[in-house]
Amino acid sequence: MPELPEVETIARGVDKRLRGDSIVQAWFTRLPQPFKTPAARQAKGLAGRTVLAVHRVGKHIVFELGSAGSAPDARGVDGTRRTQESTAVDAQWIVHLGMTGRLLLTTPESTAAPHTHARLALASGRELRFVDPRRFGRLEFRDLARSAGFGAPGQEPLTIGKHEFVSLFRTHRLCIKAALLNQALLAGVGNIYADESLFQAGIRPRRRANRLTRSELERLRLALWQVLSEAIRLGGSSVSDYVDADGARGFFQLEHCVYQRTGEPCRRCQTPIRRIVVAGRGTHYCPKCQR
DNA sequence: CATTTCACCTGGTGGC
DNA sequence: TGCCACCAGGTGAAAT
Repeated sequence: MPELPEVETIARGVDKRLRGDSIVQAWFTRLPQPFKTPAARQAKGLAGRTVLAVHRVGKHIVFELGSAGSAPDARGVDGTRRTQESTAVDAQWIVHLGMTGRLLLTTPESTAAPHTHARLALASGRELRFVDPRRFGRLEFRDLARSAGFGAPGQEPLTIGKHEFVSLFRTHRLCIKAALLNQALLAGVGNIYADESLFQAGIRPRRRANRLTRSELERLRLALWQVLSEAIRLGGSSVSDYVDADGARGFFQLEHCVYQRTGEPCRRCQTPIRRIVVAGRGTHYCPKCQR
């Protein structure tokens, strides 16, 4: 289940491998589910465009695209200098992996995995494929001449400041766990890292967001930063033929403290980890460490 | 308007 | 061994 650290890892991998390459042609399945933009429009928009950069916004992977002939910025590898590139960017391809989405980089000859919904033939001779069995993923194409660039509604948990973080939750009565999962508030936090950061901060998932003290919220902000940063660090391992997707490598070996450890002893105090349902999702916490 | 619930999907699991 | 109910969860629409 790709959340912020996984999507960050994948986006970095795609950027490293695809930057400067061009899309010769694109095919899409007829299924309506994975497409926010009609498949035909995506195929037409992608064809002939160059990949200038790829980066993460919330849980989305954003491909910055230029029209044929526009030279990619060959100087920076880190993608931080966006102003130079942005002049050439005239379209975006936005990929959301949902629960089971994967991006695979293969040769055109290799047989397509089941549930392959999109195939992008690249000028380099490779092929980028979008595979998603459960079809919770979403694909969108934006022509920047006609619509605004993609922006997540929520704030980035890795860069949000102390004061902003406090004011985010002050006005919300819902459970803090549900608030963390709300992408309109914070972009990128999913079930795993919500549970893990609440444990790290010593806060029970059912606490009302607007009842948390200033210092508790600051503990939570720092816990989120710690957990997400560490997960990104562990997910940084590279992969040979596919762009890291489902947690089989790196981050999945992250030592979870509570997530899916129901009944197992807390790593800190040995109390059995408890499982409840909050906002319709499995929620794990230590009844002693979290108050 | 804020909050909660549910449908969308398929593969894996555990019970019988 | 096979079958089936059930669970997993990100998101957005529908309900409360």
